[in-house]
Parts: sequence; C-alpha cells; structure tokens
Amino acid sequence: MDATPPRHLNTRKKPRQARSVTTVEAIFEATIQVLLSEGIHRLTTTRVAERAGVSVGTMYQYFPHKQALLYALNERYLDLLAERVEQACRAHHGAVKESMVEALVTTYWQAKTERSDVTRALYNSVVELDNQALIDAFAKRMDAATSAMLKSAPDADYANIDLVNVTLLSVIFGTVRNVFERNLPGSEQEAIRRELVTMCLGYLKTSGG
Amino acid sequence: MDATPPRHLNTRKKPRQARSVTTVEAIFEATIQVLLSEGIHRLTTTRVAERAGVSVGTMYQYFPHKQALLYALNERYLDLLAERVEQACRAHHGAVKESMVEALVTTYWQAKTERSDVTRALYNSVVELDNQALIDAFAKRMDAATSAMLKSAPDADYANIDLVNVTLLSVIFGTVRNVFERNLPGSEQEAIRRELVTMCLGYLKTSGG
DNA sequence: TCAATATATGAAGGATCATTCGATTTTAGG
DNA sequence: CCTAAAATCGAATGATCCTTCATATATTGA
Repeated sequence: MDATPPRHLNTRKKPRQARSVTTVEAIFEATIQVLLSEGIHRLTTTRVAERAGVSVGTMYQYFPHKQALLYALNERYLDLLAERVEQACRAHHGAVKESMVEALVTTYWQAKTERSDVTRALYNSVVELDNQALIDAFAKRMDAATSAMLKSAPDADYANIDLVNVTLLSVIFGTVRNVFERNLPGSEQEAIRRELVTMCLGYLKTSGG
Repeated sequence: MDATPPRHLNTRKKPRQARSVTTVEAIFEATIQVLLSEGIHRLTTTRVAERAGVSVGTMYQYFPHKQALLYALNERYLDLLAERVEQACRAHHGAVKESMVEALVTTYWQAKTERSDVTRALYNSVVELDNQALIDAFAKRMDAATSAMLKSAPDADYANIDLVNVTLLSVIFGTVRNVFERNLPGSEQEAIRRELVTMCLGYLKTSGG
C-alpha cells in the first residue's frame, strides 16, 4: 500500500531477527482468529497475545496500540489482494475483452475465497455476530419480493429464474455498498447507477428471467 | 423483521407514553451520531445517553445492554429498507422487465442514499475511520491496473472507458462482498460467479470499453 | 384530587482493559 | 566464550466502561 500510514498508526519497530518475524506473524494470525471467534468487542490485547503465545509486552514492541494492529492487518491484506489483481491485469494486456473480464472476476473472487476467514473477519460490521439472523431474514424478504415480481413479467423465462434473481440482488446490493465504501463524488455515483441499470437490463435480456 | 431476536437481545419494555417514544427515538438518533462522530470503539452507553439528552438509567429501561441497542438499530433500519423494496416490487407486478430493473435499482439506491449517515454508520467495518486511507489507496491501484488493461484491448472503445472501468470494479467487488455477507452455499456462490462473468461480458459488449 | 403506574435520574460497584516499564532471556557476531 | 543488541516477559497502574438500584418525578385515569 502506498498510503503512508498516519504517524500514530506506524508500527513501532521492524523485526530484525528470525524469531521476531515469527512473532509478528503469530500476532496477525491470532488477531484474525480472535476477531472471528470472539468478535471485535472482545478483541483485547491480552486475548490476542495469549492466542499468539506471546506476552502483551511483546505485542507493544511492534504495535504502538491496538488500533495500529488492526490497521496493519488490514493493510497487509489489501496489499496482497491488490498485488494479485495487478498481476492478473498485467498478464492480460492486449487480450480480448472477454478474457479480461473472466480473469478479473476470477482473480478477485478467488483471492477473497481462498482465505475466507480473513475476508470475513475484516468484513464484519459494527453489529457483529447476532447480526447474521437479521441479514438472513432481510435476504429472504428481498428474494421473495423480487422473484415474485420477476415471475410476473409477461416475458419471463422460468428456466433459471431463481438464479437470475439472486444474481441481480447480489449485484445491485453489492454495488451500492461498494460505491458507498469508495466514497465517490455524487456525480460519479449517479453515472455508475445508470450504468448498473444498463448492465442489469442487458443481463436480463440475454439470461432468461 | 420477522427474525425473532435472540432472547438476550430483546428490548426490555415497550414505550407506553408519548414521552418515552420520544426518548427511544432520541436514543436511536444519538447512537447513529455517536457511531459516526466517534466510531464504534468510543460508542459508550454514557456517551449515547448524554447525546440523547437522557440518563444512562433511562437507556437501560428499553435496552437490556449495549449490544441490544445496536441490534435494534440495525433491525429497524433493515426493516424500513425491506418495506420500501417490497412496495416497489408490488407496484411493478406484471410490468415489463425493463421497468422492473429500473425500479429495483432506483429504490434500493435511493433508500440507501437518502439517509446516507445511517447507512455509513452501519457499514463501518472493524477497522474504522483511518481505514479510509487504505481503501482509497487500494481503489486507486485497482483503477490503474484494470483501466490500463482495458485500454490495451484490441477492440477497446475510448469514448467512456473510465466510467466503464469504475463500474466494472464496483459491480465485481461489491457483488463478492454481498455474496460473502449472505453466506450462501458454495454451489450457489459458484453459480453467481458465472452469472457475474456473463453479465460483465454483456455489459462490455454493448457499452464501449 | 389522588393513588397507581410509567418514566427518569445518576452515583457507585465491579469488572475489564490498554498500556507501561524494569527485569529477564535469547541471539548475533567478534 | 562473552558482550551488546534484540526480544520477551507480565505484574502493576490508571482509566474507562457497563450495569444496577434506590430515589425522584411525571402521567394517567378514576
């Protein structure tokens, strides 16, 4: 990541010997595990240290405080992700658009899936854990509403309508979230929204629905 | 939401008089504000109560503990969102697919944008605030990598290639995240992934790029 | 007007947690 | 083997926070 970390989030010192490299690695790994098994509000320095098999003091040799730990974790993760996509892009320079899209989707998807625990740990929102029940119920309602609508279309094709439906929902909802996260200027947001409509329309025209 | 809240997340008592309705409303509003201005790790019961202009004790009349407050907030938000989409769907029963898609995208998009503060407050991830710098840097790298690739295609159309590029990225990244959040079975995930490729391909064929 | 009920208060208890630092152990390199 | 630098340890500190409960105020309905 070329984003220079805010000074207060800098790591304290760089590991010089082999064992300290191991230590830092263990701390990262422990952070992910605690995040997944206990959630953010139980992510304490002591717990992470214990899980990593080191003492709290050791943690503070490498991270000035808790926030810096989370920041570094995220940074490392995003950096790896970015590198993989960049490589895939380079590998497809000059190719036809079909294989570009294929490569892009596949690479990103796979990178996220490969270590889905990390992905999930970092995705978790402020509400945590019990949240899942809400999300599920919400998803069900949406599925029901939109698939009922879709099936009522005069030109509906019933072959794979459920798959088309769930795809549409994932794409639309996900895109909105992503646009939010990137915090793009309003005009660009609006432009993307229009493109999204075009895209979904084209998709519906070719794939039954 | 028809997801019966886990017992330990139930609200304590229902407001019966007018003033307590106001109170609960103020608490919700204060939660959002504190979440936005201070972040999750500074969201304390005292702070929320103070912002809401009530005492801590009052909060505990309606929410058995902090988690229940966040849960309720999320629940209310998702419920409102779901209702709006459902209504839009009902309003377009029997319509042609074009207007269905248009309505779906527009409704969801607008609901999220209308109170973007709430949306953002609930979207915030575990890393919080300083995270934005990382996300920005990541987005820049991705934009650069993919747009360089796209422009190298033999059949590239330079008219609106930047918009096409940013749309593709938002759609792909967002979809992945959404699929993750919904925690669908692997087989369905894979099916959606294939659909996503189809969709992007179709999009690229019609819109320059 | 007056009890019964609903709502509000906030100091205090008890628990958890982030962070420090002086002491100890381990490693590298001469 | 020996010493300086690197790495580790973990009890102690001080701060923050969640939650309770006894008390006080407000509202309702008769």
